[in-house]
Amino acid sequence: MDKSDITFERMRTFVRVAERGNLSSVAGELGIGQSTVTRHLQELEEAVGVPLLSRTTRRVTLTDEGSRYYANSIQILRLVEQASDEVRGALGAPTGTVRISCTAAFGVLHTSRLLFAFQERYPDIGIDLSLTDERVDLVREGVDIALRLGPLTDSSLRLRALGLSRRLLVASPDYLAVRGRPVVPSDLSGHEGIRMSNVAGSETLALQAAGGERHMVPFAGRLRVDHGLAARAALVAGRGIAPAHRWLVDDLLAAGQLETILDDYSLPSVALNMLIVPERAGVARVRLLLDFLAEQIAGIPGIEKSISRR
Amino acid sequence: MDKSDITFERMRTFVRVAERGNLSSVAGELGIGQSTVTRHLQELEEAVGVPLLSRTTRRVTLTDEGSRYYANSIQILRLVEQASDEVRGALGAPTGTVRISCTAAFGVLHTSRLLFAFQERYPDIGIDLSLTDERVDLVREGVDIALRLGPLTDSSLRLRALGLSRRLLVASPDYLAVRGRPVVPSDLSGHEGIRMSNVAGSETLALQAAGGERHMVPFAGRLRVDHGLAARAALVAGRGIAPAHRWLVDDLLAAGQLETILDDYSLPSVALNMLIVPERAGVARVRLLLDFLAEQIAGIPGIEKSISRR
DNA sequence: CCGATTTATCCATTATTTGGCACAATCATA
DNA sequence: TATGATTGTGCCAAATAATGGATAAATCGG
Repeated sequence: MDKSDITFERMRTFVRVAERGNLSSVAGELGIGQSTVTRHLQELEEAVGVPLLSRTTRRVTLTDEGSRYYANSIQILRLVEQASDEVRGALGAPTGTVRISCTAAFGVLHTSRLLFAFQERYPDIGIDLSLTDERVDLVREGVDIALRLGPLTDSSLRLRALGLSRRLLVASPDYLAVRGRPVVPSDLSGHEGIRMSNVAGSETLALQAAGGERHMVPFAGRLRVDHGLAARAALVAGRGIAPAHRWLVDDLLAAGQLETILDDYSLPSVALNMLIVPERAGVARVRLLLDFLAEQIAGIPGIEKSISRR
Repeated sequence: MDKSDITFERMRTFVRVAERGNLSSVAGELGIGQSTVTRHLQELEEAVGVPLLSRTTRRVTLTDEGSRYYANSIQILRLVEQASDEVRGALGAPTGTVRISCTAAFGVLHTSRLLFAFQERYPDIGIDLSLTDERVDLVREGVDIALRLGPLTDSSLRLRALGLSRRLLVASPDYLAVRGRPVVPSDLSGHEGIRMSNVAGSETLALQAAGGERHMVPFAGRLRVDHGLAARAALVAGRGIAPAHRWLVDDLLAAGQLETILDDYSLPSVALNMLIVPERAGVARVRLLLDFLAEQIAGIPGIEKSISRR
């Protein structure tokens, strides 16, 4: 291979340097000489034809071109790994890294904890967790598994139903003390609703009585947030009433910081699903985590078995 | 780098071998020894952990895993190239390969010819032409430029309007001799229409009289094809009447093999657009071809300037 | 303005890669 | 069926490239 040619190895060191902003520490990390790191970068830059890093003795930063090249390099290196994964399938030992995307609030409250437990059991499997409520293109982002609440629009992805997430109307005791406790659905109209801006149709609540009658009640309020944990904080702070997933507030209910209201009525549950890129479903470590999560999540309070056709 | 590590070079030789099905010719092509090719393949297979090629002395074929790995390798190598392109921008000399996707019939009749002329002028620029009427994901397929007719659904792509493609009602003289020549739109109802199965709304023709009145006439027939050239062949064979892009039949009209009918009425024109992946628009060779095509296509009979806001 | 820290350069050493050649396997043809 | 041409593989000495420690140069904070 030519002295100035693009190589995975050079690319890899470039990526590490870009991430750490420091050559010598990368040398240590990769177990190579520090002069080698310098040369790798020089050779890569020569091959690309553009300076990628602006280096001073104190700091190494990406140039504009460098940061674009970095983004592409990341993707390329991931693809290289995934290409091997795909043909290796379940043959290989369960090592490597699983990338998982999860809705933010659920991830903070539950998935992260489960992942720690998973790593306890399988220390050799790396985990790369990305918490966001945005719909991501799994393939493009290199994500193996995604946990999503609600209806799914994605096609071409394998799906595993984890169950239905029970929702409850909750508020803090202080709030209820001040504003009164609703006893019939229509009482809600005078109350302060905390709504989610990224959930469609949050202006109306569909309450179902124990008998079966449906009550559609308007749901208004001055606070609207786009993050479940913000809603949680608002609830604790007594800012209003919210329809909350039970997993979001279960600990607060147990601790008495929140109370459920209108217990005789129920809110529609929301499906909790796991999305898997079909090509990645065969990889040993992915399957392992898949099964682990499915099993563990079923045990979270408020997640009910759905009538699923598996 | 470890002896058994995945390398661009090994990957590249693997790809070439997979494509040619032969080690020694690849050795010649890449200017390396045959034994080197053998070793590269062995090392790659060892690194991946799966046999990729089944080799006999007479033939080298991809295993199942190999062909999947091949597809990924192609993509990776393309991304590596594109990563450099992106940061190099227009700085680099116009070399390399441009990938272009084009609707099938237009590609056969016009684009290919234009591309030959382009290569005449820029011999160092390689061209990779893919003819299909399916909508392709430009980014995923690594396509730089796409030529498409009709309305566009794609977002996030830069667009360059090339003009409006004039359409005409045509049929062969024999057909018209046997079945009669329509003189008013309603005459079409008794005729045999050749329709395109991949064009929506091909069951109705919207004819506009010179005066301005619109005539919606049903358009039926026993033959439906999914390829413009098949329609063209059917027209020549006297199988019926079709609304054809002028560029599809211009030569046949000039040669007298087809005739236009209902000349006092016009069919809605269809927009002809060039789609460009924004990240690729800065690359020297892509811009060169972009401008060349835009200029040349404007000269094709039946392509009229649209009222474009550029 | 100095000192500590970090990157670049140089060069002898080490490791790896290379390709020619002989050999083995395969297929076409007589 | 025998034979020859073609093709992939294994082996080895030679060539090539990669490596890292020591040194020099540069930078920034105080």
